[in-house]
Amino acid sequence: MRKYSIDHKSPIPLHAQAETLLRQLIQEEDYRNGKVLPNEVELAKKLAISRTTLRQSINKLVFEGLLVRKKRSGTRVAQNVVSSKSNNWLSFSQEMKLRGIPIKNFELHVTWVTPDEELAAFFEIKPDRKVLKLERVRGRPDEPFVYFVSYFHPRVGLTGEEDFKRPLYEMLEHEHSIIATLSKEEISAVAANDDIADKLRLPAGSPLLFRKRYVFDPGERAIEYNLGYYKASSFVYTVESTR
Amino acid sequence: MRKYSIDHKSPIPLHAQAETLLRQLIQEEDYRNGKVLPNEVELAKKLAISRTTLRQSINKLVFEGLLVRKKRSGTRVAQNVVSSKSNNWLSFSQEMKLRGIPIKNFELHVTWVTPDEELAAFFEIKPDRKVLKLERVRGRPDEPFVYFVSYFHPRVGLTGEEDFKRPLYEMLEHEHSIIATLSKEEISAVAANDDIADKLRLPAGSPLLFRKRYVFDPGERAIEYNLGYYKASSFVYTVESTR
DNA sequence: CTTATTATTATGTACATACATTATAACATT
DNA sequence: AATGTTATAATGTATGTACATAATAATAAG
Repeated sequence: MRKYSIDHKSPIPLHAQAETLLRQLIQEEDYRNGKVLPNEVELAKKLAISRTTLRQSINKLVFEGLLVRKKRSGTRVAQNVVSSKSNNWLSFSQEMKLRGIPIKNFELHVTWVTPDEELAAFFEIKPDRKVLKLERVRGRPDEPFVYFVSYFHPRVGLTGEEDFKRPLYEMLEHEHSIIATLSKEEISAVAANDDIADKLRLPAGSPLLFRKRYVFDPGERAIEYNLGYYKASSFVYTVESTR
Repeated sequence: MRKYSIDHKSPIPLHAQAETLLRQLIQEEDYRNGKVLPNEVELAKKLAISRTTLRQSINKLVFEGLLVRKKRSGTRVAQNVVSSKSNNWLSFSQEMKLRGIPIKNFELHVTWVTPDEELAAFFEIKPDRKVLKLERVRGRPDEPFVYFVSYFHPRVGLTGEEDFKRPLYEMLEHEHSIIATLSKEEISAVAANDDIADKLRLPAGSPLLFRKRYVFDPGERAIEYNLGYYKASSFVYTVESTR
């Protein structure tokens, strides 16, 4: 039985099926390490679709920078780790999906806490007003690679009973009509303390990329304050700027 | 006489010609204001290329977000052309000045080196062509906090005799007519190795913010490849992004 | 006059096919 | 052992064709 296959009866276009299939395929250890993909003619035959259709899907991934083609030698996975582009505002879930990496939630805690001074000031609320705190350890199925702590403004209207396994911004948009459009971020490096090292399964003292995000709605009103600790080896933040 | 046309004898692929042609076409007032482009079948006929080939070019522009397709109504220029690029284009010197912190150069080495494969590829030069390497350890008067390694494209025309204590981009602009306008950056965290730890007066293994910059001129030609290792405690990278 | 129905017209999907180009490997030559 | 030549195996380019789908326009029905 073949691992990946395409359903010719499905209403989903073949090239779209091939696309998601490729996204999964390139998660495999071998390909990730530079093994060339099956050549187009062969692969098309195996999937029982035409080469043109297959190329349509490959092209898309090439455009996205996930695959690199080379004449004669073949097509392989581009050699870069998960990155975040500041231009196209993607959430963690979206980004992982784009790369065909399944997300695993290793930990998820929801609590109501009293904000510290800084947070109360950012949210412009009284210090005794409780806010929702969401802690998550997420990553690919085999390893956690980020520890998030989020605080939400009471205005958002979260109860704490929501399903936080779903994409967060999707939920905010649909169920709470909250649209996040502006984010101010600060990025620095820190050493993992015992607690975080444990969560991310790292030796204490390992370097982490630390990202603080202040998220706003279109009226520049504060929505979320987010702290992210990324395992350095599997995360790169990319920025493109012009002047 | 037709305004735009395609040369079937040119060595440039038809779809590439069609692409540049489209890019010109959509500069026209009418299209920019929302007029639909000629439909694919017609346009293909006019340009004397197949619809498939034409679609190849259109697809590229659609992917770049320049064109928007709509069934039945046709294809037109996307209306949201305002790009939301981050504006943090500041050089180290400018940034320090802005904060009123005097700069001290702790180390400064200039050498000519043979580029490694990656660098030669980025600069698009032969691997035996030597490039100028500039290493600097800089910081505030009392403590170093960044270790830079820069490589410059030979095209820039640096001799190695210049005064590298001056603001670099100012010098490039005035003395070499090189204007850096685009920079692509990758930010991650690493642990300090012995060498760098020593330069920055830190214990080995301390977390550092590691910033790779690819700097380009207005023609998107590579100018500089820069590696920066920042002492985590004294450097934060900020980004603002909208969607 | 409003609401279905149908036709039209654009893009969307998919295939089979042919030949060009180019990086590499295999081989032959000096 | 270095250099030149040829084969080959992958992607790259390009065409022609067919039918599907969806939004709109035109028309018919109530």
